Amino acid sequence: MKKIDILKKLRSSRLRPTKQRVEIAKFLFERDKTFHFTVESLNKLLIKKSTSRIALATVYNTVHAFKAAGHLSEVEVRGNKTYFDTNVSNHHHFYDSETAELIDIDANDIIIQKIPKAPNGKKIKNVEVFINLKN
Amino acid sequence: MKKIDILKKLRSSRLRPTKQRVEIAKFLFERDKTFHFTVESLNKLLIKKSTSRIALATVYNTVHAFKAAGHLSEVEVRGNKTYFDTNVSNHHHFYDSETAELIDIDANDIIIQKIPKAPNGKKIKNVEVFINLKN
DNA sequence: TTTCACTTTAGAATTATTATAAACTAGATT
DNA sequence: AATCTAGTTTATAATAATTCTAAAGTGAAA
Ligand SMILES: [Mn+2]
Ligand SMILES: [Mn+2]
Ligand SMILES: [Zn+2]
Ligand SMILES: [Zn+2]
Repeated sequence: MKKIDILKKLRSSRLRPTKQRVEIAKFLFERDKTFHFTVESLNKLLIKKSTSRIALATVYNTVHAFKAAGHLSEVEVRGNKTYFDTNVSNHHHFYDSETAELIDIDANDIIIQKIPKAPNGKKIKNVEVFINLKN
Repeated sequence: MKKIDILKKLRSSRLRPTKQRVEIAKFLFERDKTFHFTVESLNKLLIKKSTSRIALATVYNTVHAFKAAGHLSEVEVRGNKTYFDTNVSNHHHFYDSETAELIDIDANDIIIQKIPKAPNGKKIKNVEVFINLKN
């Protein structure tokens, strides 16, 4: 991914490509593999990586803006912190509680044979499978 | 369920049956259906139900003690609060985000046909399926 | 009964997140 | 290019959930 794509991505979401957003977007999206993170962990990595300091509030703002624009998804993980995911497609996760690490599972790698029907007038929006690992 | 069962349950878990624990245990476990709750929601219900006031810290302490003893499980739900569950068997959930309500799905009502193998030297501890509902 | 480890409690502390409001800036308008 | 302004960043305060602290209370063993 190149800078022009980042700018397109921001502009197409009606997000002004500010210095901070471009830096965070490059950090998040210019990579090949899925990246799972909390705002805290992202903030630490940004401090290490970059010279200019981005306010923590800006990291929160930006991550939420990217999520609202559909560039990030949220993953439920045990614990008090909110996890985000650069993989916004429908997929599942392994979770290694030893390392607190999430690992993607492609949607096609899990096939559910039997599933109960949704209750009274409700429909199924999506199905998330979360596989806890042990040693 | 009767009071004697509650006392047994507490004693067998090496938890002294204090007034507060017995009251909370009766409230949680003397019911037919699964009960899903947060500490905040439980606390509110306890205040309504009972005359004696139990300190919020005690509700936290007690819920954690019950969880450690295996009498409660924790459920991951989107949001910042921790959800607990009186159903400690292996099972799954529907989640209705409109009402913020969890609905149990029996483990036998979901059959997974294909599942990826666990990564490098890890094993699968358990599989949680979370089905989000919409209208 | 006496004793004491366990428990409860009010309040302080901590952690994650959101709100506030003043200073700044991308990009449109002149 | 200079001006303008809505959107953005930032430091800081506020809020919300949870945990910690340490003093007072209590179940139950002896
Ligand atoms: Mn969580
Ligand atoms: Mn949660
Ligand atoms: Zn993922
Ligand atoms: Zn349940």
